[in-house]
Amino acid sequence: MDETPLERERRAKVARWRSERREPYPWSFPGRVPTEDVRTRCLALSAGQEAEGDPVRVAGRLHALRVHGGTAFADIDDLSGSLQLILRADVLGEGPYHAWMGDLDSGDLIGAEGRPALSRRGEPSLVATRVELLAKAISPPPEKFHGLQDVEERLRRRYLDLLSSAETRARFRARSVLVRETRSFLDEAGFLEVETPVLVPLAGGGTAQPFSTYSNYLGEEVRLRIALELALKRLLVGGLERVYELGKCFRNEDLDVTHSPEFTMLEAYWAYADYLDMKGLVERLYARLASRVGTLLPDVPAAQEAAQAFASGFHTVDFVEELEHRSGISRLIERKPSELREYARAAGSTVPDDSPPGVFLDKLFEHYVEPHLLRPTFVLDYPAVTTPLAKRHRSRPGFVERFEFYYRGMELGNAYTELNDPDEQFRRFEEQLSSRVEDRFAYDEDFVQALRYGMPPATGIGIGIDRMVMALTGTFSIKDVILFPLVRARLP
RNA sequence: GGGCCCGUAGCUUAGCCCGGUAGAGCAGGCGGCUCUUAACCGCAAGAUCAGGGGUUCGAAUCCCCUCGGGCCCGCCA
Repeated sequence: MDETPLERERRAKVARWRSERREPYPWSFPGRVPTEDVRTRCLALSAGQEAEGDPVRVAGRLHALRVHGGTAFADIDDLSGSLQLILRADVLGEGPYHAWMGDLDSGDLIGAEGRPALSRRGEPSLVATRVELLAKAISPPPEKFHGLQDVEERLRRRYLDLLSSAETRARFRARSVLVRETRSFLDEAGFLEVETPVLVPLAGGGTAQPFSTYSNYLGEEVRLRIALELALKRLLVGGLERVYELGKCFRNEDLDVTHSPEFTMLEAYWAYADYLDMKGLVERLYARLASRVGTLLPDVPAAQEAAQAFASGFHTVDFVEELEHRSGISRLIERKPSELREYARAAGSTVPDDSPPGVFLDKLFEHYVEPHLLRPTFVLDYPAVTTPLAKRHRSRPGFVERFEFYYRGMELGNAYTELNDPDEQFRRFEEQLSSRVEDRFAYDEDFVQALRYGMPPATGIGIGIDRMVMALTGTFSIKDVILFPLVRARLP
């Protein structure tokens, strides 16, 4: 690996330390507290005052060093935030102080021991009585003020993005907390978290293109799952009643601002309940997540906006009513497929002429309605032609019991009262198999067999976790909520 | 699949239209400075201008190709 002159300079410092029998990469730094603790203790102090009592130990990455002759101000970052260390020649000793000024570089991981103090200018600080190098940084960090601007570098080398951006750290921390809250919420609601296979002989539950690989043991091709649905419904047949899985699914499709080939899906299935029960569950889940994000990201306006929006509840619209209202097209349900096709063409869609009529309705909805679904909104009761796998509506002929929900024009999830009639399921699989446009549909014969044993009436939902995090953290690209998004390998 | 845009020092960038030996800030080196916080002041150093080819006396700049990336549209879901 090529070294820059800067890196050679830093490596020389490591060599010098070693020659002096000092360790540039020590083993631990016991007794350290988060810098947050120091900031908290500083609240009780007045400017220029130093706290009494035992010294405390903090550790973090050095990101700025301002040297004023015999006093230096060193800013360190840890996960809890940033803290200024005050290093003084008269406290550390002239010799050690000047040695540290020569040895320290931004990016180094250091530890310090000392007393909390407010600087004369009122900055929460730690007056260091002792400094330790915990790991020498050979490569310099990104520029301190602008940070890492290159989008490609941010994605390919996320560690640089994280170490130079407190905002990025806060966003991914928020993601972890939101996922944990989601799990707690479902656990408390009596759902059982399960793990089903990622490697499957047949990638069912949708018509996305799967990734393929090969099992040496089986001597067969296997695929990566595209959805969790069919495995989880089998568990309902098996009597697990309330189950969910939160895990990776894979679709061999394009990556754009709302799609990633590898993404995190939550699916939950709830026996003896229907889609309106699920609607209530979603609303409660999002209210809880909103209250968490409000305190997690106090400095992110879009996150605060999302927190408020979800806290005040969802708005509900009817699929057909809303589409007729927005498009100005009346009596949509009575229209012939050819008419729907013409309307879809007029809206700019280029889907094939022989697509099922539901496809045209979907295109019209995408074009006329989705951009307007800015507030958290449930879209309720879809025409049956748009949705092959939901149960028919109990009181509205030609419709199914289904809702999707949206925020800022982005689809966040999709729920049904699930189809559990095995013969009906078989017919719909057959239809999909015979449809020219869905030639990559995988027929899972054993799933129909499972339904023959009886699946309880149930509701189910799929929620894209990446999009959920985007919505709640006010992020506009899915790549900004995935730590290591898929990128092309760099040729040597 | 179609269109638009970007790639200059470790990082952030100016220069590109209108061709004439690449200019700065941060970081790093040396010197100064005991309350700064994008610290400051002085000195010196650092660049196959993404890669390849072409036009030209001369290319970071104009043209073509390749690589990597971003955005929009379409498709997919």
